[in-house]
Amino acid sequence: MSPTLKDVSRLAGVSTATVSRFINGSHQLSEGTALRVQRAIDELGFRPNSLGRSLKTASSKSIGVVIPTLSNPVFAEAVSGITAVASDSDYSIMVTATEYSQDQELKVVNSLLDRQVDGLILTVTNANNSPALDMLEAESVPYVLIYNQATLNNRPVVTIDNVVAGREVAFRLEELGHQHFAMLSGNLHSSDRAAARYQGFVQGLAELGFDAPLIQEIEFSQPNTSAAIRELFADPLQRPTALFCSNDLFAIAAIGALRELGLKVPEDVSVVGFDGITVGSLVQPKLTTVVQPSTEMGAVAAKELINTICGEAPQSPLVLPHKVREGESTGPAGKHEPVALQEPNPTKFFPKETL
Amino acid sequence: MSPTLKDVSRLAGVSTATVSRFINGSHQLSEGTALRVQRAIDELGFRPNSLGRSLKTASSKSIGVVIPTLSNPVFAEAVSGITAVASDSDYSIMVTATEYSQDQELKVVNSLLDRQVDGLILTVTNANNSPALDMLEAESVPYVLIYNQATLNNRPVVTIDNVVAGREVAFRLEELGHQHFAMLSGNLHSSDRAAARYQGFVQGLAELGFDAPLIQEIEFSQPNTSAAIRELFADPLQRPTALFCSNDLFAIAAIGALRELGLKVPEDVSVVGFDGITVGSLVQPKLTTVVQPSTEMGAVAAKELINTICGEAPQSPLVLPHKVREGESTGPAGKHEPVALQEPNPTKFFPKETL
DNA sequence: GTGAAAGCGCTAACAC
DNA sequence: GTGTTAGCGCTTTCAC
Repeated sequence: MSPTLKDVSRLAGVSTATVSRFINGSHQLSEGTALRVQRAIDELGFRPNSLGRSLKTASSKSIGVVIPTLSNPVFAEAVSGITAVASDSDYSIMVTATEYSQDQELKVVNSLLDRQVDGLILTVTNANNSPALDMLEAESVPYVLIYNQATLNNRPVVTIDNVVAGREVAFRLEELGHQHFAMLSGNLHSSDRAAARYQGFVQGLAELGFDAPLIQEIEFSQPNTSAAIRELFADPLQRPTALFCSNDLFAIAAIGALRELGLKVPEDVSVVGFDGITVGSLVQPKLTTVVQPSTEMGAVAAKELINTICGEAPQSPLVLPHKVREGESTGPAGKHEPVALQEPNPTKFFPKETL
Repeated sequence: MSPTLKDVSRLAGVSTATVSRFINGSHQLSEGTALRVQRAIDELGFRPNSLGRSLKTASSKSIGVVIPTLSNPVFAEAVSGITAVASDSDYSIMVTATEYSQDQELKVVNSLLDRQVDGLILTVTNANNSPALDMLEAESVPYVLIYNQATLNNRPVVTIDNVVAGREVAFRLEELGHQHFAMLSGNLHSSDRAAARYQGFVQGLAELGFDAPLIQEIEFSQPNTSAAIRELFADPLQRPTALFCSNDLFAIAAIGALRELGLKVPEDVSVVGFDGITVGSLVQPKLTTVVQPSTEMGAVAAKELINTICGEAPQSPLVLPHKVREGESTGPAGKHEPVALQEPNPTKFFPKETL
């Protein structure tokens, strides 16, 4: 077995307390003692076992991270931000993905709690109605939400204002000359963010005198973007010229699906995404999108959480600023008329195998 | 404080040993006892503290994951695969990113070891020359590499054959009619995978009777893709028609950079990526790429590692099959002549601020 | 089938 | 400045 603190103390000819003090730098040691301890540590290749320490101090110096998925870079980015801050303060991170399942949320939070994490950073399905969060409150475990649109319960959260952002998208699209709007969104029940973005979009359009947009919801876990796009653009009499997608991944997929339908972006349809993931500015056409400060969000949340763990009062809720990044997926301003599809036969868009 | 096993035992009127047995299902308990224990647990809302258990059993049931970055979806995918398998076996995951720095590797491995992970899954800069891996060997900590091209030392690894894949790319491009090749790669010293892909590419081209391709290396941490592309396509007399990129992210960025130069993909230049990340098939043009089975790689590595932890002999090295996915970034076969740039004045491509 | 007791590796009073 | 000691929450012999 690997050497223990006791082994070191024996070799150095001091007590275990002294070795512990040396490791933690908690007390001043005489020069000679320090030297002998250091030598013993080096000789044995001693590595303090943090389990013992954690058991004693009742602090694992680790934080749990719960996100919907690692497959969406937006969450990976936040994790990067968390990691950066956490490791500066000597915290480790345990990451788990729920794949947008609420059952999973409860399960992984339980597992994390069993492992004695000192706190949690999470994005849940719905911050206003979450058994997992209720449990955390009940056990008074410190936590901070990110991305979530937490309107009730005064939950600690670091996020942007999704409603305002959605509204801005509406205004921007109208400004560009659009009059026919649609939304492609992840399942509204699976994401309070998506729901808030939709709400803001509807609200903005209403303020501008427009009806609620067409909307198609797709499953986060296995999104059938093509089918949803075909639905949205099926009716030749009510064909949108502006499409707002609830995240960038959907937007990128949507652009591809539109092209398959013979619709050009941005000439025939303007597409706006949400999140501001890096690839969005790499693809052609460059995606117009609402940029969330994901890394910062993660970093701020981590700071908040660590402060809370250390007994300081949390500052949340914290609303960070978002930005609209203009890409090429929304063209220049101008009059936008619904265009005819190249192949006007609707059956074309509903091949048998997808009906 | 949260209730302990002792609290439960007191309330149930049994010994701590009995409660422990109940929790672990290690012994048969009389029906009455079991019931009383269960009731006590429920009443107190008892949650076993895994720290105590780990200390006693010398097994933390957690595994450390070390990857270059979470910003490249290819690694995020592998983590998903790891997570899936690990959580099935009740293991937790501690993820850390090194951002392609070897110093970081040693640091995070140390930190993970302090935290008593039972084993590690990692992608290191260079599997053949890695202080971090040497340390793991020295302390006989179980580990499995993923993605790495481990040729020496018989390291346990689950990966694909990057050399063969690179060679295949050469053959495929030649088949499509290309005669002028270039490679855009992450720093070869920062990635044994990239180095192996380049090696295979060179080898394949050699077999076909071609010289080694032009190559530009870019930094993983802050890649200046545009500058690299400008370099590669600067010489009008030796302009490549086929570009192999060491990963998909670079390939996607390269396509954008080429377009900025006035070069069309695939009409003027065929681009091949590597990794098979999901967005690659979403972007326009669809990326032709070498698909790695990332999720599977992670899953297999996790299985391997857990087996090793449990004392079984590891099966590695394991070479998984890769696939070439044909996209639109390589056009149809045909004769490919180096094309003139739309703006033939070379100074155009070297604006002052980047010189 | 159940209990008593030792101890995993560490820290933190408390003594001196 | 250093040692002694109790104990964090759990598992596991060894008894009975």
